[in-house]
Amino acid sequence: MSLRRIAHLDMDAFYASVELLRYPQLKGLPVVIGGGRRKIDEDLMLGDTSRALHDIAVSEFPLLRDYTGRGVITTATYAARQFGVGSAMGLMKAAKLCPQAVLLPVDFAQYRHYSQRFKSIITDIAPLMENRGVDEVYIDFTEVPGGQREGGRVLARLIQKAIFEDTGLTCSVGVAPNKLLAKMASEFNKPNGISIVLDEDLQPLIWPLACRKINGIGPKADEKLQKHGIQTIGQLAQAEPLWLKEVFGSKTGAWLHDAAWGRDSRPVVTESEPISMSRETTFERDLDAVRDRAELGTIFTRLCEQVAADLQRKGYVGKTIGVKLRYADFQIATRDHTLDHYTAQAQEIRQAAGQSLKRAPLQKRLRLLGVRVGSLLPAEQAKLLPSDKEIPDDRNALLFPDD
DNA sequence: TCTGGGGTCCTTTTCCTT
DNA sequence: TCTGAAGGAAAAGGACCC
Repeated sequence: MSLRRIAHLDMDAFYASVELLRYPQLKGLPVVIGGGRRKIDEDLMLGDTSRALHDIAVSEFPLLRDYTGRGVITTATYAARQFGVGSAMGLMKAAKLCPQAVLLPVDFAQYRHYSQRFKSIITDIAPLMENRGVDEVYIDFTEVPGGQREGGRVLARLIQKAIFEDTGLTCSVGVAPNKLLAKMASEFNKPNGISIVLDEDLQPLIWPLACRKINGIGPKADEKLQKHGIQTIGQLAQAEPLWLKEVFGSKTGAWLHDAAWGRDSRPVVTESEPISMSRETTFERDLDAVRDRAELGTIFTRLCEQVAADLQRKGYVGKTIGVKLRYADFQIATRDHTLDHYTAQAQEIRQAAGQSLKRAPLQKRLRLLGVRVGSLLPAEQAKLLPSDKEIPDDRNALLFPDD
C-alpha cells in the first residue's frame, strides 16, 4: 500500500535567476525586473546581436534612475532587496530607494522557454505534473518508483539535481500528503531546499504558522480572522466550524476548517482547459472618455485584436465578451455580454465589447482598459455545436409561436 | 508620486421565467 | 392583470494567486 505523496516545486527567484544566466556580469549587483513597457526595450542596447550577451559592459545597462513612466517591479535580486525595493513596488518609488539598480524589462518569452525546459525534465521523471504558472508545479509522487523513499526526499533530490544540471537553476521542493501542505512545505527551506511533511507534523510544524501561510488566505481573510483573535493556523483549527461558516459563508468556512486541519483531497490535474482570455493595458496617463475618445478607441480596438489573435492562435472561441475599466481612483468596473454564438473574430469582439462599454460609467478618468472573452470552447468542439443560424426559421416559429 | 497583467474561483446581485 | 415565490442564468464585484 502506498501513501499519498504530493510534491510542490517552486523555482527560486525564477525571473531574476534566468536573467542572471543570460547576463552573468550582473551577478551581485542590484537588479530590478519590471515595467515591461516599450520604453525600457527602446532604452536597452540588448537587442544588439553582434556580440555575446555576456560581453555587454555593466555600464551599458539602463538604470532605474533614468526610467520615467508607470509600472511596478515584478521581481528584484537579493542585492536590490537590501535597499528596500521589492515586488509590486512602483518603479518611481524604487528609483528613489535604489537609483543605481539595473532595470531589465520582463522577458516572458525567455521565462517560458526555461519553464518548458524544467517542466519536461520533471515529466520525464514523474509524469503526473500539474502546472501552476511559469515557475511552480505540483507533482504526484505516489506511484512513481522511489517516490515513497524517505517520505519523497530521494525523488525530490533527483529532480532538483536533474533540473540544475540541465538549466543551472535551483528550486525548492516540499513533499506532503496533499497539495495544501506540500505548498507550505516548499516554503520551509528556501532556496534550493527540500522539506518533508508527514501527517504527524501538522501540530508541531503547521499549527504555529500564521494563517496567511495557507494558500488561499489573502490579506482580507487574514484581517477578518485577526479581528476575531485568530492569528495562527492552530487557533483557526480550534475555531467552531459552524461559527466559521456563519462568518465566512458555508463554502469558505468549511474550507478554512479543513485547511487548518491539513485536509485537502484535490487531485493533481495534468491538463485543463482555459476559462477565459483577456488583454488589458494601463495608459501612460489617465484618459478622459470624451476628450481622449480617439486615443481610447484605438487602444480598445487593439485590445480586441490582441484577444482575437490569442484565441485563434490557441484554437479557442468564446461567447461572453466583457470590458474592464480601472478609474484614476483605482475603482474597478466590469461589464459583459453573452452572445448567442461563439467567436474569435476581432470585429465581433469589438462590437460586443463596445456594447458592454456603453453600459459602464465613464465620468471618471480612466487608468486602464481591458477586454475579456470568456465561456471558452475549443474551436473544434464549437464547430460541432448546432448554431442558431442553422435552425430553420419555421422551427423557430414552432418553438415561439408568439413571436 | 504610488500601485502591472493574466488568470481562477466564489459570492452577491440582478434579471428573466414559470 | 397583478403579485409573490422560487429557481436559474447572467452579470458584477471581489479576493486571491503567480
